[in-house]
Parts: sequence; structure tokens; C-alpha cells
Amino acid sequence: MPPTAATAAPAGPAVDAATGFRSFTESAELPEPLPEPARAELRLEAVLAALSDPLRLYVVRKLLLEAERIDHPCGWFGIDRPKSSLTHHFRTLREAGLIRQRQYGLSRGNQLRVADLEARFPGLLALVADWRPPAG
Amino acid sequence: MPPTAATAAPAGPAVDAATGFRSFTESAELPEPLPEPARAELRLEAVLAALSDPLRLYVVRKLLLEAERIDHPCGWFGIDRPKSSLTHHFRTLREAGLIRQRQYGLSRGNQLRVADLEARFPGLLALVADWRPPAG
DNA sequence: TTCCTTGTACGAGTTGCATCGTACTGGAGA
DNA sequence: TCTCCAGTACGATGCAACTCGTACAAGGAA
Repeated sequence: MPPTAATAAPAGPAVDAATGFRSFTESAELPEPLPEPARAELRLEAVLAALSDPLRLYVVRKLLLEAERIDHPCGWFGIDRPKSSLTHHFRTLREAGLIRQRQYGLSRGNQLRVADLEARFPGLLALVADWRPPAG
Repeated sequence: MPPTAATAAPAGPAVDAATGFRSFTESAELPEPLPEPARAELRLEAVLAALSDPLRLYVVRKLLLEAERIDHPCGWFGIDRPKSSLTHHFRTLREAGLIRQRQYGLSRGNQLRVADLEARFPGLLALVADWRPPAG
């Protein structure tokens, strides 16, 4: 944590002009993530509980397969549920340590914690990648 | 599945005289398992939900590390809970497809479905083996 | 300033799960 | 036959999670 260096940086991260996606190549420009467990604090029970819900499994899988270096707001996932329900599920994922959330003005970027998860639970994300939804 | 061969076998499996443990080297002698999902029916969500409970994680890990070729009754695990609670957790594990249960007269043998789990969810059991209980 | 958008906070209703006491079943041994 | 024993079945309780509607906060654009 640099004491004062980041304050002069622009408010948001670099944005691809064509896609509107935010890039993570320059990590110094990013706003601080919302509260989350550190890598050493990740609990297998909590991670598995978070992944035992098909909706959250879908979110994690979509992030894993389609958003490796880019984060996306909640609306990007195309889930037809009330906003308050999505808030609940994304917070569950963040508190279990599966995703990192950053605030960009209005929207909130969701990024999978690939490195942390692979370090603590190697092979787990491969199981998520192989998953298929129950019926459809 | 041999059509009629197993009917003439003795009631129980081979038992080690020194330890009292039942061996699975002669599978033809075993009684039929209790109802369980077939390998192709295993659902990742259900398996992860079953493993999200620390008590069940402990049971699966103990079976994985200490009972590879042998099954054990519920009492063997040394869990200080009422019997009705243990029935609930072992049934949850069986219905999710993690363990196989066979009736030997009075007691019921619990065996981890290592081959099925490795085939459907490779690497999952390695995560269970690395798990450590929360505090103690 | 006014409106739109993204998402949170709060609360209520509902469901499901964990826990456990009690009664019961069915085999094994004295 | 009588008793013990491993485990089930049933029902009650309490708690946590899922779902959702509504109200609210805050940035961005007209």
C-alpha cells in the first residue's frame, strides 16, 4: 500500500475505446477493492458453499471463460432476476473470496480471483469450467 | 453385473480377523449398495453443497486418507453427535453421490466413491485431502 | 436542475437445512 | 426368549439462506 502515490491517478482504469471494457494491465490505476478475505483466509467450506448455487456457479464460470483480464458490472451477465437478488449473490461470492469487486463511479466491476483460487485450491476452477447447467 | 452369481455367497464380505475391517478385494461377495446416484448422474452443485459442511468434509477426508479399500460404520468416525444427526449427514453424503453405503446385518458400511468422483470431478478429492478443520 | 442508470439497504415472506429427542426396527448374542 | 446395539424414522425447533419489493444513494448526461 503506497501511502500517497495513487491519489493523483485518474478516477477510473484504462478503458478500451472499442469495447468499453476495462483493462487490468495497469493495476496502479485501479480503485481499492471492496472488503474481501485475503488469500490466506480463504476457507474451502465457504468457497464450496458459494459454488453450490447454480446461479453463482454460472457467474463464476462466465467470468472464468469470458473475462480473464477484464471485469464486468452485474448487468453484463444477463441474469433475469431482480437487482436486489443479484446484489445478494455477488456479495456472497465476494465474501467467500471468489470474486473481487471494484467501484467505478456508478457501476461495480466483478473480477474472478483466479490467481488466489488457483493458489489455494488448485484444480477447483477447472471443475467449474467443465460444469454444465442442470437443464438449459 | 453378473445375473445370479452373487446369491450363493455368504452374507457378509471378507473380514480381517485382526482388525475387524471388511475388505473390498472380492467385490462379488458384497451386499447391494443403498440407493445412490449413478456416476453419470452426479451433479457438481450437489457434491459441493454436501462438502460445504465441515462435519461432512471431515467424514469424506477421513475416508479418503484412512480407508481407501475398507468401509466403516458410522461409529468409527468418532463424531460426538446424536445418532440421528449422523444419519442425516451420512444420508446427505450418499444422496449427493459421495459415499456408498452397504448394510452388513446390524451396522452399515460407508465407503468413499473414489473412482466415480475422480472420473467426474478430477482433482476434487485432492482439495478435500488438503483441507484442515477451522479451529482444532 | 432534472432525469436516467447502477446498484445498495432494509425488511418481509418463504424455504431449506442443521440439530436433536424420542420411539422404533431388526440382527446378534447370551 | 430376552436383551443389547447400530442405525432409521419422525417430528419439532431454530437458524440461515434465497427471493423479492420498495425506497434510497450517487454518478453522468441533457
